[in-house]
Amino acid sequence: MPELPEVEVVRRGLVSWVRGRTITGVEVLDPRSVRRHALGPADFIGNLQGARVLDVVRRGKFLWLPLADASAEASGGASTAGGADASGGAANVALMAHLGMSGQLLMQDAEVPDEKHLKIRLRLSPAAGMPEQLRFVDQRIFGGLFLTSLIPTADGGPGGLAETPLPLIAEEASHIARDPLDPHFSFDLFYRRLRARRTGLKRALLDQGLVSGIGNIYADEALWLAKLHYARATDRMRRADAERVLDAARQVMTDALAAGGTSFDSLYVNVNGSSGYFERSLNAYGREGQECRRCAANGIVSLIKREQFMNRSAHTCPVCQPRPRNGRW
DNA sequence: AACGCGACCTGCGAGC
DNA sequence: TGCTCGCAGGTCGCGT
Repeated sequence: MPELPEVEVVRRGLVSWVRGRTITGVEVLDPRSVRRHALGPADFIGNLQGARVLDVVRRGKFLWLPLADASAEASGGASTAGGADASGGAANVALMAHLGMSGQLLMQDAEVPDEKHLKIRLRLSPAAGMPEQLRFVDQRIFGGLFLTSLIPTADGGPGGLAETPLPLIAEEASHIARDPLDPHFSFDLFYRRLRARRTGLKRALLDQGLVSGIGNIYADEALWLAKLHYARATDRMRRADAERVLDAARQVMTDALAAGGTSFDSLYVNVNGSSGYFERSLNAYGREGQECRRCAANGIVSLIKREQFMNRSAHTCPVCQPRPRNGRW
């Protein structure tokens, strides 16, 4: 399932294929994949036709393509609904993508048969040696595409990771905090806001408004690496502990990114949910009943425990991530 | 206001 | 064999 590293792999792959190209055709094969576009599939299609892709930007697990209205540029800046502004092609609208649980963005040649779960097809202006189509494939339909405005960021910094960062952010991603791999991520701000919460540490890590990009897998992995229990009280967290778990999150995501980045040269924008990283490097997630590797290295036998948590699961080592007593440490 | 849970989805594996 | 059920999880919206 795509978390931050997988989405970043997609961003890097996608940018070389789509930047500067114009969207010449749009097919919505399943309207549920554009349900977050409030004005419906017809509006989605109409506003995307003729738009030129300026960049591919990511914050947390949100990915968006700032667009210029190619027809407006050609006709000297005439604005159309939802299109470019009067300055002629400057981006104020973006195509937003969220991969949800199972979404994929694939570059495909026209003759490649439709994928079983193909939901949306974008045709792009011809470019030498590049596939014609950008396809959104999604089995479980938690993800989707929609159009959103670009607005100024709250802190004046760039909206997200991009080739040419803009001080604008997709409106639908503006409630999302910066992610730990963002050069403008502020630990001080994170720590202050963490302490202001009265909740458990894992809940906080999964809250995209506090820090983005961390999902259930990386939360468990980061907590294991930092030797912290998921129920640790956030309002009493010591700075050093908060730093340790943030560093751990950065570490596991950087490792996963390195592992997932090996297939950039593939025609596909790789969003294979289980990048090789998962099979090899997980220490907690999905390892219920197996030995904690860190404890084993110290000659201690301790089995990873899985508990119900937030309608999902939390994996911990009962020895090196002991549960706090009364939330106090 | 902040927190927390259910709904949204489909495929798969376990159990009967 | 074929059915049902539970589980997986990111995000939004609503109830508390």
